[in-house]
Amino acid sequence: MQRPFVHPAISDVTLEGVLYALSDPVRLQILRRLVTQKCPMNCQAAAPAEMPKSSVSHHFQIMREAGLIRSERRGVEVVNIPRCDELSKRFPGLMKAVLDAAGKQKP
Amino acid sequence: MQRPFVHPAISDVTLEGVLYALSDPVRLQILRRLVTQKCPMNCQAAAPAEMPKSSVSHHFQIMREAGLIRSERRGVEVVNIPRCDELSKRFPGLMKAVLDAAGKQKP
DNA sequence: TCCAATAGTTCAAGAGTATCGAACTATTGA
DNA sequence: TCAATAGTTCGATACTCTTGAACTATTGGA
Repeated sequence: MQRPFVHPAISDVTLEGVLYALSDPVRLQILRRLVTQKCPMNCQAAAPAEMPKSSVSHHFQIMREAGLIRSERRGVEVVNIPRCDELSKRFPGLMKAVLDAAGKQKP
Repeated sequence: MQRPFVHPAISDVTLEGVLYALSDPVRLQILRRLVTQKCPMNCQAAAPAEMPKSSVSHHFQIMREAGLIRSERRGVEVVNIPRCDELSKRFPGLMKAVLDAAGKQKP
């Protein structure tokens, strides 16, 4: 068995951690894909096509630890679900403002 | 004469840059102080008391280059003004959400 | 059942960035 | 003119990011 994923409780999620995780263009793009696609996506599908697997894995780890997403193993792949609902309760308006701004910058 | 400060046009300010600048606890705290104190503050006054001058200078440079603040020399000191109004037009709701969240985390 | 393919993780090295003491610059006031 | 003040710049150390290579876990097919 592989090491299970660690997800922080929403009460342990910090604003700084969330902002840091969102401050990378790749991670912001990944989150936007996860949010717009309603079905859960695996890591590869959500990441830029040409990016090395080790880099993709690293970015998902940061997003998980920041509390942005929840990851679950489904057979051979890992599916990822954004935690926007929880985050919206903890930091009202934040995710909407960031996603709107990202959408305006790169529609 | 010292090298003049460089401030990006608001249209050149990027979401990623803003989020990165805000993702450091020290810079977030500095911004909160600048926003809550209505009179412009110098760098030292806005930064944590025990922080080395070189670190303070570095953090202010990042905030300036990200477009978070505007700095002006006033005699021997530098006063700093947040660019919240401009930022609110460029990224609606973002600064309010971040400042509200920061205020809730550390009142 | 065994094996190859698939999806991610972990490790390690080089590149890039942060921190902070020390030296420096610019302005003010005595 | 000189000392004090407010920041900046430089350089060394420490930390973090990126990525190729090796590894693990699961699945589907021979």
